[in-house]
Amino acid sequence: MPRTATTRPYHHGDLRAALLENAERTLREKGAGALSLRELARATGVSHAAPGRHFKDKQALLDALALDGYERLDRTLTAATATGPAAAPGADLDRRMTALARAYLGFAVENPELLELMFARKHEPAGSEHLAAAVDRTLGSLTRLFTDAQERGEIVQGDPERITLVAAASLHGLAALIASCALDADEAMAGLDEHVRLLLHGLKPR
Amino acid sequence: MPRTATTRPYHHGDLRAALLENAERTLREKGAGALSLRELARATGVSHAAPGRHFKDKQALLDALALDGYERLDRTLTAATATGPAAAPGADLDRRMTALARAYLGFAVENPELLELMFARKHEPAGSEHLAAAVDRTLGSLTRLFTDAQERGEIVQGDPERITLVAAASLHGLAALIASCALDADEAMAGLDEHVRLLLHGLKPR
DNA sequence: ACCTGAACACCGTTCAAGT
DNA sequence: ACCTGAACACCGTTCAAGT
Repeated sequence: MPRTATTRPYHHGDLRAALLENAERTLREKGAGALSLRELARATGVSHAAPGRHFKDKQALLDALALDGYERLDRTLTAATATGPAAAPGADLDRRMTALARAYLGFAVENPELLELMFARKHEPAGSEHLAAAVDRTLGSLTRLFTDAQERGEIVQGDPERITLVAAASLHGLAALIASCALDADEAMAGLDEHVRLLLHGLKPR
Repeated sequence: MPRTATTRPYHHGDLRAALLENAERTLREKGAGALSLRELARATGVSHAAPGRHFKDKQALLDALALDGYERLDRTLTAATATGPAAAPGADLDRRMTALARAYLGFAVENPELLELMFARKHEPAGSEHLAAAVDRTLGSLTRLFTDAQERGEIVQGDPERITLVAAASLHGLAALIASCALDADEAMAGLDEHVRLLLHGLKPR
């Protein structure tokens, strides 16, 4: 929660957090293109140079935003597989995969701009180790699901990384299409169960 | 100001084409973030206001760039299914799908920035009808492939749009992961045959 | 018709100076 | 330690004026 402006000489209580919070709102409401440090400083009631104290440059702010996004996504995915019917001992792969897909797509629908930002990282060596680690952690939920399933014989043999990639690419593709408005969000959510079924059972007739 | 000796008062032969060409090079070499109209005008040897005569604003230039990208991608995909072994009368679905996937991923690997631009369109009503049409045309190759296959009984029954979406999302997901450097391009290309196989045959054992 | 040059309102980043 | 205010070098966009 934000701190009340009790004693404030000219500085904020926790300017860094306040900047991130406002940046996230701007990102959500007006998109990444409308996010400027000066406007952000203005909205936070601080001089335009103040953000520079907390973020080396604009990219550092975007990185922090993305990192926060990964943490939220990670929590969402973990919760989806750890609670509800998908976590029941007898839950089959279809059910668990669907729960995971629903959670991921839900995040994509509710945070399209953030998701875009999270995946907009190029191979810039600048302090993006944290981000790379966050990506791996997020993929971890999916990897775990499939290695477990493989051990139970519920899934085809072969490199688990490749199998995970097929599922991840499929879900990420849906998310990307939604984020770029090439695919209607509601439509995608409505057809998600069938999508997962096709993914698991294949496009060829059995 | 240096002036060439040819007949060139102050205007270019075909400034619009020259701007697009230089913009495409900048996009490819330095990324979309480094693309500015003023710098582009400088590189093209023209005043910073000149681009405004040919493109309403920066977005219009980006739209033209994206449209050109769709046209090139469309030609690539059409060629992939219309020529080579994939076009043979006896070619099975696996082979044709692989050819299409290879063509799409190849385009993504060679034009990552352009592809990103092509899919960065939000739902802006401004003259993006051409772009929307281009997207549909591009998806057309995939749709045709699957409706044909469905008629031959090579593919599962059901809404062809949904089946196409599963394949499209999977390929687009791979492309997006490559473009954002979350996935190594060579690795993805090397595993593409297996990827298509898994997609067609399913992740569950038969 | 096509382009220029100046102007305007913005940027991100830096840095001496303030408190 | 944390922030300000001015400064610098950029932007995109517009428009009267030039050719």
